[in-house]
Amino acid sequence: MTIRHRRSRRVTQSDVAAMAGVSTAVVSAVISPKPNKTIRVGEDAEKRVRAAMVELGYAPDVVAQSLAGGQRNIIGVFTYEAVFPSDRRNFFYPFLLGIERGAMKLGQDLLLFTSSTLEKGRRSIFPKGTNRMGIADGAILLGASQDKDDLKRLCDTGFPFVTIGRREIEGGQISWVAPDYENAVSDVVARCRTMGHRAMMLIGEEDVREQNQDRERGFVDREHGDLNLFVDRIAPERINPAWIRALFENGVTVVLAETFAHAVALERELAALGLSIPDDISVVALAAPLFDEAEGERWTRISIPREEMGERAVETLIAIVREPGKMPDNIMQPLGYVPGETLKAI
Amino acid sequence: MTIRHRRSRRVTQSDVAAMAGVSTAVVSAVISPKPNKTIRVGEDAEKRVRAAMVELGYAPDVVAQSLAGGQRNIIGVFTYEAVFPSDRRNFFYPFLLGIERGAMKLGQDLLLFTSSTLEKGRRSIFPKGTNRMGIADGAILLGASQDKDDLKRLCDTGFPFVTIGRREIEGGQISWVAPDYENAVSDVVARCRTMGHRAMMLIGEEDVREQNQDRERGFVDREHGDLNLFVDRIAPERINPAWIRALFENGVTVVLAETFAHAVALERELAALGLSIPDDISVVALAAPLFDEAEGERWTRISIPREEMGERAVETLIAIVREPGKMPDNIMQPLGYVPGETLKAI
DNA sequence: CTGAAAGCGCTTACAG
DNA sequence: CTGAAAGCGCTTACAG
Repeated sequence: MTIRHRRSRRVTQSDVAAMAGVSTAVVSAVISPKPNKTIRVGEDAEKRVRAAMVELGYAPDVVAQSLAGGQRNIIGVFTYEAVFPSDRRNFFYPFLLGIERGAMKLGQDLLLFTSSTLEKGRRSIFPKGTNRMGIADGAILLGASQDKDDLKRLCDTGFPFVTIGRREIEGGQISWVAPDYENAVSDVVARCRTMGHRAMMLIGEEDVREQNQDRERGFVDREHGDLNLFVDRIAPERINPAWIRALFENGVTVVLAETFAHAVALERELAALGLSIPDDISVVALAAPLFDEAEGERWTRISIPREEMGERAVETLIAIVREPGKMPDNIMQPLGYVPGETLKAI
Repeated sequence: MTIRHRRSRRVTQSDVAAMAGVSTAVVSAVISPKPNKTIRVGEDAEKRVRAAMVELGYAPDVVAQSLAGGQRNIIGVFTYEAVFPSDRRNFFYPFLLGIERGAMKLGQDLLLFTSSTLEKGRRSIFPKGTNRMGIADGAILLGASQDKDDLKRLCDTGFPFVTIGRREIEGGQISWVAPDYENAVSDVVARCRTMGHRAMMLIGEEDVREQNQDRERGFVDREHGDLNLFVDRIAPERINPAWIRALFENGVTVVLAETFAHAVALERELAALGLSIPDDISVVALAAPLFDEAEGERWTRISIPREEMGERAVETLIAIVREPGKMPDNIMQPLGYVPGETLKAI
């Protein structure tokens, strides 16, 4: 006897079957009708079954349905950070919003893997070696994961999952929905060119991950062959007067900053030299602000439709779950361009 | 063959058992150790089992565990509104934050019932007659539920759940964690008395639910026998000059507003008469602001430790789940008092 | 200390 | 059109 039924025995399929004078297979066929079912039910029998279900207050046991091979209609959501950020202006939050909306539309419940503690700062997919994800039909992975080992291991299990953000691993293919930084940055460069800029510099994170590669690829696109392009991967705090002098000596008139931290550091150092944006130099941010949108309001920048991406991740995952033979699916999400006030024509 | 294992058969208990040279019962005992288990495992066997689990990358199938009567370590969260509010300053959000923290501490995953659409404005626990909650060990119900029928029905199933906010139904007892409005309001009245006030009025929602009863009970506490107390349940938009005149005619010097809408409406109408708070009359809000905290900053008011309540709800639920015979548990959460600027001594 | 077996409530070939 | 039976992967009395 299971714990939850101690009070009153659950009404099961066989109760309904008995009352309707049919077998449980017929009841099953009635509650979950499928296209090419091996079993067909007569009108009359179905009527009796439905009557019995109502009479007995029968509700199918989702757990049993799952075990027997039915779909669970549960999507796992794994975030490397807290799911409910105490800073509610969190960068990842809009993705969750989109995920919930997608789940609603597709009739899925959402399972948040909160059981693996955040003790050492980040969660792991395999806390103490076990993987709780199996409960769900598939999972969406969210957050700036560095953990390629985890990813590879999960990939090897054959468990369906989709990451938000491009992820590449050796010896495996991952499904993802990612911001199309490449085209977005290429587009920014083209705009700058149109505005008269001829020498540009991309500054960004020292740690080069997929998203940084994407931005850089868009930056050095062959269509920009006639431009004078520089790339410097430098920590924001290392931007100083000497660095800025070198910038001007190279004739750079616009800086593309991978992060807001870079843009802000640059502005501060410029100010120390009595210079300002965009009068002395233009700046474009190649990312959405990490926190409050308002914070980045005045910057000319790229915008990421995060809610839409969340929704798309759900759709992508469900497609994979429903068609297991399917190849990994990769979706590049087109990004927006926000004019702002920090890019000026020459 | 279930859909999700088409690629590679799932590693099961029997695989582990075979490799470790024991029966599945032993493996089961190892992965879910319980106090007075009928089956005990030798150190040696346990070591072999653990090694095999790691080797094979075994993870128990929670669905099967559930069916067989084991614990799932999944807490359902049912919200009548969207779980991820697009307005992130949502009143209910901090509860979720606390719930996540509680889940982490107790090693629980969180299942959000997002599958029942929000189409007709609110979710139902029993969408099209079925109840998906059974997947979880128990559930936390969040949001200003009016749906006593749903609640009664859920209660009758014997499924363990805890509501946030006091809920009473006929013919059943519900476990809840609720703000202790009664004591908080009684305390407010006492403070007002100390400050010289002798005539007070409680204004609030016309629809009297549990929380309104609680506030009212604290208001008319027998210890306040010597005071002149009035209660008016009136829609905020019906507060007008005539109503305010009556207020002063009754000698009322402080108004306790159940909602911020009431407080704000009152202030607006007072202003129209050239009167102000707290110079002409004092006001205390008997609730946390529904949205942004900042919005209510200046008001003298009650504060609700929402995160703490979320965490407590998880603890309460787990206690019930672990000890099924347990009586419903009711926790009154002590509230805070924020001085603000709208209450003045006479 | 450990194994063989029943059972949780479904679904799905396989027979009629 | 419908039934009997196997099986999903576990847990838990019941025997040894």
